[in-house]
Amino acid sequence: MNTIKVLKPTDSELEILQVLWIKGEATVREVHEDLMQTKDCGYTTTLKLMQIMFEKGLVLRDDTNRTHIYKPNVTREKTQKQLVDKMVNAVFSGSHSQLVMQALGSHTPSSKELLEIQQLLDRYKK
Amino acid sequence: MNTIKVLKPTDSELEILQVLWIKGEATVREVHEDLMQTKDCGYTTTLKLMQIMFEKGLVLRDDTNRTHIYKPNVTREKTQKQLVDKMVNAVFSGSHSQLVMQALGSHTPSSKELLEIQQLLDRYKK
DNA sequence: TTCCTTTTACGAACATAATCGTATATTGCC
DNA sequence: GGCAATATACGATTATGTTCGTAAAAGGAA
Repeated sequence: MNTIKVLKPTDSELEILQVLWIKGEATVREVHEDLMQTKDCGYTTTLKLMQIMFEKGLVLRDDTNRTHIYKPNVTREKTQKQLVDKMVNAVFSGSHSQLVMQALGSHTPSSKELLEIQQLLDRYKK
Repeated sequence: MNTIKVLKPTDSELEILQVLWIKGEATVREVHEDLMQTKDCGYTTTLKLMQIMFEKGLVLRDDTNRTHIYKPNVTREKTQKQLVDKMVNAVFSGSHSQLVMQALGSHTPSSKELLEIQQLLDRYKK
């Protein structure tokens, strides 16, 4: 059977994906420099993590040149949905709107955000 | 320094907390029976997890009787907020409303849910 | 060419989580 | 009392994630 395995990025992997999602593609060096702003670890640590992510299929890489270039192989949206669904089951008893309430309640949205959310709500109301 | 350590429950610990939050308090046996509906593991596994959670301070326990009684020592709300904040930073670049959009977008809310969310929105609009 | 820098590859160490087997203690029942 | 059932305690094992040290290969500059 060719069962598609669910790819669940770890915390460290998510940090790297964040960078790749924003940059589109990047070398290990670029990702590492970026991560160093918030985290402190050696270069080979970042390298190893990205190699593992490649083995897992979380990223693609172009190794035609010596300096490999990495790209995300999972979309930000899919990953968001996957993690949201997991969290909803884990601590919101499966209720998405409970999560919405919590997220809205613990953070005052800007008027632009209010508008976006309102528009989405209006679509459901019809 | 008496720094308060942030308690980050693991996935298995969250499953147990779910049960305790609903029941209010429970024995290992009760929690185990409950978990068995969705998960398959031995009794001592559940026991060990709950013992570790006690050491971490995630739960309280009354051991005056032979059969210990466990209670959550973290509220559901605090845990929800903690996990939501972490996720928002990890995959939503810190944008709470992005999370709201994602949660709303991937799941059609009931009319009751719509109403609740609308009321919350209205409060912010003023 | 020779040397220094950069890059990848890879194994080892360490931490944490999850699972279970076994030992020990307590309880209730015959 | 003696036995079976049930509880806790605890060590061992396994799996996974994270970090790093070191070696080897590739490139560039003197």
